[in-house]
Amino acid sequence: MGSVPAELSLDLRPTFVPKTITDFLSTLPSSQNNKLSLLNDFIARLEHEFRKIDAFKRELPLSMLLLNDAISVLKEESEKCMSYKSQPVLEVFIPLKKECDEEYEVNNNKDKECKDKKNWMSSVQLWNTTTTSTNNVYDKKQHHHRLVIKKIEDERKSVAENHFQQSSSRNGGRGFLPFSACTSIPVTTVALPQTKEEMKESDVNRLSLLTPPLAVKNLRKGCSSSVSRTNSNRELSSSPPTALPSLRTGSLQQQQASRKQRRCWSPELHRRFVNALQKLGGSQVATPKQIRELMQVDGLTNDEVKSHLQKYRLHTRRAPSTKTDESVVVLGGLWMSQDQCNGSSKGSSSGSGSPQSPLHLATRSRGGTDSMEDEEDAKSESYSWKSHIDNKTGKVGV
DNA sequence: GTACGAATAT
DNA sequence: GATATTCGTA
Repeated sequence: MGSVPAELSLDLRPTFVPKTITDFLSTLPSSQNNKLSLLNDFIARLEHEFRKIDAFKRELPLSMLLLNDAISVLKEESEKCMSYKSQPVLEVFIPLKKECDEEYEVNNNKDKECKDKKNWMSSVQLWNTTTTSTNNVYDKKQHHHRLVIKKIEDERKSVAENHFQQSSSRNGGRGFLPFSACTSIPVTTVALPQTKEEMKESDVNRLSLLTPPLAVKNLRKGCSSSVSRTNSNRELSSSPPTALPSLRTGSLQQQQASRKQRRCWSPELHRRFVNALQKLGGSQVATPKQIRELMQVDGLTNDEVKSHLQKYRLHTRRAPSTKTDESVVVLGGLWMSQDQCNGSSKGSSSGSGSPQSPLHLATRSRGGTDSMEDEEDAKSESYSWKSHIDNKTGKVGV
């Protein structure tokens, strides 16, 4: 009955907490035995705490660091102490032991072996020192501590490695191909030319989509941005595709390398595209070549335009139909909204560059044939084809 | 040979 | 879903 609960007798016993490790070290008794025991005890406490906050290492990285540091220092001290203690006999062997330790830090598999050696150490201490059984206890404790320390060190190492890997993967991973990848979107969108013609003539016109080095091909999976091939690149891209099937089956890399860099249709580019379409009388009449010429974009190929046109037609065809049959009519093969039929002209792509502004009414009068395609240009990065139409049918009717 | 549109691949 | 490539045709 008189026994005290375990937690009180051990864990909760008053523990001395120095302000600093240095303080702690300075308070150590001169007696090697006592010193060692105190050291080990303190180390144990530190380790205990270390394990506790290990769960929060992300939140408490600094605490981890401090603890880690403290443990290292005390460990060092403890080892010094031990060596000192057994100096007469062990002096010669200490280096060996250290080597052993180091080795094991590198190679965890040998922990057992190391443990054995440590046991051997303890036995040495046993006969070397005149201490009593308490020493024995401490020795065992020491071994245990050492093992724990090793374990913790390993953990810390792995933690550090993890952190490193995480951070590096964060940077290197696809997740972060940030802005730079798509930065080439022309800022000119803001230019706000007065009229379409003006815009056309202006320098804004020349979207120069210069090609990056071939090395960039590796990145092609991502948004290659508006980077495109230059003339030279075009040549490059045109020839490889002719590779024989046997070659093409070669490696995936080869295939990818032979594949064109993905054209990123930036809003600005799309706007130009739509502009050209309007001038040519609509997506149904305009041909890729004409469009490309009108667009005046360096490096833009017919194929790209063709492909984009295909998609454009798909969308413009599909979107209105789903919406309302009445709001769309077919004129000369062109899908148009009734509004447009009525002659309203929305200068959507007036180049205002501000897709959201309903003001396009004012701008341009495209001869009567404003095909629906004039639909707004690129709304934002993802010009939504459908929204264009909605916009048009919905708001132009003023 | 070129341009196109549709289909298909990536 | 977006873009590239291929294929049949005019």
